[in-house]
Amino acid sequence: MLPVTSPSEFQWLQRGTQEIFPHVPDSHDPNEQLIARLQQCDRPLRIKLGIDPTGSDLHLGHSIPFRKLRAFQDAGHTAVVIIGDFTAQIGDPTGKSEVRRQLTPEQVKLNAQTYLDQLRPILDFDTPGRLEIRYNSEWLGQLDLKEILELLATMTVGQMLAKEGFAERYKKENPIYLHEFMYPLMQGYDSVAVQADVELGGTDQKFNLLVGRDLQRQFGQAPQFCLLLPLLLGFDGVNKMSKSLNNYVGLTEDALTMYSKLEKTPDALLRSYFELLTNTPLDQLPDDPRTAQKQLALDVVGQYHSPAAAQEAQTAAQALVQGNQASGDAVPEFSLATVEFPVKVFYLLSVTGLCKSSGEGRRQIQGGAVRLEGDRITDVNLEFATPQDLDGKVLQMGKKKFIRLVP
RNA sequence: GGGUCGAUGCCCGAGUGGUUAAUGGGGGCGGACUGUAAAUCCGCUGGCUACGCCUACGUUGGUUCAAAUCCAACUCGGCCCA
Repeated sequence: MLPVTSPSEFQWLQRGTQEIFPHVPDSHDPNEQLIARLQQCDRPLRIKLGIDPTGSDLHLGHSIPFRKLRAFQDAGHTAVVIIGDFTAQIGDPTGKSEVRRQLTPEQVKLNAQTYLDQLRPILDFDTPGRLEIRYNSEWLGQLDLKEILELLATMTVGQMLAKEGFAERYKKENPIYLHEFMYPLMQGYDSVAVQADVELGGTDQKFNLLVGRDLQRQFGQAPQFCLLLPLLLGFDGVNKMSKSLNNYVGLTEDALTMYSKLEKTPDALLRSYFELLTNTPLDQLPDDPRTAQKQLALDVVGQYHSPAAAQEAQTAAQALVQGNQASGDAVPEFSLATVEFPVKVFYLLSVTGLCKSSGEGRRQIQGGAVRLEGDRITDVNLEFATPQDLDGKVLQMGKKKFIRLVP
């Protein structure tokens, strides 16, 4: 037997990890203990992480398992990223209270590519042997009805209904379609197809990852380890980060947007954000929450842009907040060339995109949110006769939105 | 296949013939306060360059001076029976 490495060597594995199973802490059997397996393996392990190309934008919540995947890569293992191009057409029912719409193959393909681009800052794409990208249509598209029935025969309706999402929907008398039952089975079959040693996933994926183990056993393979990662809370501090709740930080957002969102991280979330989104040692976090917020924002923005860009974003954010809009090369410009004069201010708010509609513009003026060159506008029907009256002036909506009017 | 109930604004959810974009909550946006936050308080929350005009309560027709509210068919869904 190989000499036992000190557990501290596996801190990268434990950091931000919610649960690993199977996990028999006292065991030295590498099939029951991931650390034992990692110590004793004589080849790079195959670490599976699947992603459904259902939307085109990833956010920091998605980055959590990928960061863990990167840690495995750095430890010398092989990341197997599975693009669920086939499963995306079904839609993962996990955590959904309703059916997802099905995507066309074209949409799926497009989404897959943008996903990979967004993952570039996180994963090691360059070191040979560290990354494998597979599309699950490769094997799922080949299954015939007989094989599908065999897969279906491994699970009971009771087992499926025990799954959180289904149980809820069933209880609420919401529709559950039969094809949705295929989803966990297909994801599990992915593990068989790529011969995964370990699969990563969010805690909401527990059921699906377990199915992988069952199916691997069914197909005569050693069942994979499953490593569950916590779901990142969004910056509202209550719900998990998600696009639909609009509490997310997108991976492709520009440095300034990203920075301004992150520097507002609720105090209660700071520690977990540091743990999950950075490599900062947790015993070295600043005591002052405001300092910590800034450090966090700087670190994360630096990862997805560059440290220099992060620094710039910090300066810009500071200027913006101090109402120092005059310092603005950062202030976007809007040309009045296409606007017909005389023009009312609420209409202007709408065409510049500062407000969603002219009605909203009107309401925002009444609410005291609109300023021109720093002076609050109070007259809803205020209008300007000629472009010269507005030339070069800065129109402001709320605290954060500015636009400079140019000819 | 039969029976039965349901479909309301971003979401949930009142309203069941008659001023009025339609109670309330959530969310969102804005204002005050502040640490750029949280908590709290206040305002707004269909569209239109607007003292007015449109479009809205699953779809399409109908009854009526008048309908989200009544009727019919249709679409989608829940439950029960087969």
